[in-house]
Amino acid sequence: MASSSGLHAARARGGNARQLVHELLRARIVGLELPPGAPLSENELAAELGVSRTPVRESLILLAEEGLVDVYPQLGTFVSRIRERDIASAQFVREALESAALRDSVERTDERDLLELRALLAAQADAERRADPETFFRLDEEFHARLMAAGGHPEAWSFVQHAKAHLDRARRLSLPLEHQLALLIRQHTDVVDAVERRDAAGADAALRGHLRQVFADVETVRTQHPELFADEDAPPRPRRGQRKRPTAG
Amino acid sequence: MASSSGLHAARARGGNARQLVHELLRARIVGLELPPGAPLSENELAAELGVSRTPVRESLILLAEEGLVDVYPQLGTFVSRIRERDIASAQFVREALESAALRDSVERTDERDLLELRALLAAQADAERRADPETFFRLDEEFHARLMAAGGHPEAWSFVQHAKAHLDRARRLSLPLEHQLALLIRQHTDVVDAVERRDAAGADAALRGHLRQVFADVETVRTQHPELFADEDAPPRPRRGQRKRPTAG
DNA sequence: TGACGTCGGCTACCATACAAGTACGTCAGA
DNA sequence: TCTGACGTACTTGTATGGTAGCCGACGTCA
Repeated sequence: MASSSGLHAARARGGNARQLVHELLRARIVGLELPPGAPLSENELAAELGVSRTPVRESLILLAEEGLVDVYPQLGTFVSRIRERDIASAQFVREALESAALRDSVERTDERDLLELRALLAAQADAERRADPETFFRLDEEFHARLMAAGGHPEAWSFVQHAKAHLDRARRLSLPLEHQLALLIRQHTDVVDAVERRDAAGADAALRGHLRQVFADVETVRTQHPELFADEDAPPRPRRGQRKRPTAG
Repeated sequence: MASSSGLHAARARGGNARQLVHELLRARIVGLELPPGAPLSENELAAELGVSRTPVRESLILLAEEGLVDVYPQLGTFVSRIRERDIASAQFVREALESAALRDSVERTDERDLLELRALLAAQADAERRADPETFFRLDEEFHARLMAAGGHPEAWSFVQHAKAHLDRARRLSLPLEHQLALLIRQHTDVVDAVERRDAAGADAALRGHLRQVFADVETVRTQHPELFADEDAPPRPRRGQRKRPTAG
């Protein structure tokens, strides 16, 4: 009910039901609140969110396009398991785009951009002191987006975001590791420092090192949580998970 | 009726109505059969294609996500005009991804990849001799996709394709220029030659030159067909075009 | 005991009905 | 002639009904 009224309120304020449901489900999936393999029923979601099946269905179609859910007609919709290829592809796309944008950042960045980036770094350090990975996650996203904007390519961020969703799902589990946040902030700082020095090669090296660090974290998570990943290449049968039937009998 | 029964037949063979409508509309938009600014009525399309509003609507949502149509609630859906920013963003994304993939191609490409690429070049030359820009367009797409696959990044092609749609809409008008096809083929050949020589810098330069040539063509089209482009940044009112009312009265 | 056929319940897909809102033609009035 | 209000016809957004198909459990038969 809380979700329902909350959505209703948001709907009165802002956008349409589809966008809200889409953002909500996306956040739940990327935040692993809806883990890979979880079944998503149009009916259940519609009932839970207090809307009809239509906006839910349209949201699921968009999520399917992003690769975050798999739709099996007449069978069900499931949060997609993390696939080796998706991860590799996402990493490639992200590195290519952010690196290319950074090249332009080194030339174009002005004082104002640097101030904003520094402010984000300070906020990240604050989140690290408070041991607040959720806030850090948000600030991390904002940092990378801001960096691309500084290079004059704010629109391209949506492509990175698209790819990043797959990485983030896995990465989120590795973030709480206490040493991680400080390390990532250090790497962020290195990038900004190099940009400020107008050191293109240094900035590129720092960024790629950072992104590959993230990539490595994913591999760590993989060994710790193999159930989130797809074992084989193409599991034709999603092996419908146990529906809600809590050992009743 | 032809469209309707054709879709019905395809539907019996293959995918669902949504995918078919999506692909059809996308092809019409990128091929300028549906020019920028054209109104798209869910009802009209549904009637024409012999399906209900639902799959049409879902297709339009996907096209809106790609930036190919603009949806104004309670007002109408229109083929998006070509925007300066979309073009620039698309060019940036494409260049970054294809260039990064090419870097890997130079290291990974084997004899088989080269043979396929050479075969595509030959087919392109054939299309040029027959003055068949449509076929060339398809082969061009296949060439670039194959090039990325040779670098080990076939999945990333979908990102390029996403961005490319905006460029293609404008570019299509420039292709029939008689000298163009030969020039593009020459540039393609230069890229493959450099890859075969394992000349990373040369390949990168050739590819970027090629992609920027394409970008320049867009500017040429812009001066010749300004009506396809969005004059201002954000036209809040789409100025609904005259509905079908052929001077009747 | 094990294999096979049937049936119930679930799914997504599609079609249709209703609601909310905008643009534009028409018409009354100054 | 010009201006402004109103009604109609259109739009997308949302809700709901109906259909085909798949899964899994149950009952039947060998």
